[in-house]
Amino acid sequence: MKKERELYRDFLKSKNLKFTKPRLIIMETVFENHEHFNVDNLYELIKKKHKNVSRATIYRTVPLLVESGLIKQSLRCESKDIYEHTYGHENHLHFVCDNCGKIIESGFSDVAILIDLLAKNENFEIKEYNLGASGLCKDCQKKKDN
Amino acid sequence: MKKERELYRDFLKSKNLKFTKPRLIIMETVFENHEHFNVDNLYELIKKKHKNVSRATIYRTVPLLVESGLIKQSLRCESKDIYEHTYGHENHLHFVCDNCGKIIESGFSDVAILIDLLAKNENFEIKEYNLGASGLCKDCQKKKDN
DNA sequence: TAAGTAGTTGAGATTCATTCTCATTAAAGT
DNA sequence: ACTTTAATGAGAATGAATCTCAACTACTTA
Repeated sequence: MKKERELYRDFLKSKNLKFTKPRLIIMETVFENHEHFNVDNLYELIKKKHKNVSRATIYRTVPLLVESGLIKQSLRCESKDIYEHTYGHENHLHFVCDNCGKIIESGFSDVAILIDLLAKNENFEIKEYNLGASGLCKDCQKKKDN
Repeated sequence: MKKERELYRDFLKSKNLKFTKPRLIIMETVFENHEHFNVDNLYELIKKKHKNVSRATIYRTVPLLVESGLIKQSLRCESKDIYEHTYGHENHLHFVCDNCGKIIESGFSDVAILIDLLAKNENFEIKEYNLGASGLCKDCQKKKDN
């Protein structure tokens, strides 16, 4: 968290942006709490801590966190953008259950090698992988079998 | 196209849905024209053909085409859902250029094998792959180099 | 550490994709 | 044709994300 905070501050400075209280609160809440989140989650979490930050500010700050490389936009659920930590987290892919919405993460070192090859063929320079599949998780397969 | 039409009609029948003129026009336009499209594109294309179908009906029909397996939702661009044909098209992955928005397709037979393995480990039953990466296409790399 | 300056915030208005409502219309079976 | 039941069009409604602008605050310099 200390590391994240420093990276964030450096990033802001490099862009001539200010290290403000709302920006700090948002960043701390993002890293205190969980893996996947959306702006709504975040807003509620911050409110619970009796800190007040407006939704607008969260919407303005999340893209900064993305640009700084600390988080990334990973999926969309219920028509909302979902974000996740990237700093200190291995690349992984998502299996998303169509039935219950569960998100299962799985490593993908070998997959990345193959994708890199394909990208090379196209002279495409990858910034970010976006890998996953949708279907049915273990539990929901059982439910559907009835 | 004949095949698509039949599959579509069978699908509708199996669901006790009617094979109506708007549904036919939408389906034909989808398959006459292009790979990736959004509801707006589709609406404009249909209007150009002097056929009239309301946006609401397109929004209602696209999910039917998805459910029937003829198309799938593949990406989001400019805050809009993007769809693509699936019937008669190999699985592929998308390289999306962050700079110019170009979508490059590339086959992924080997990647799929790996992903299938990972899914098996999690007892996850894959319905649809969702594979790609974002970054810079060949042309935009050059532009940025200046 | 006071003052200046330039970016930031909150609140609410706004936008825009998508969904919903409901009166009217059209398929499909008999 | 007749009847039933779903589908359509038009516009209203929803809701996530963005924008506006007056009030505020972080950083810089003296």
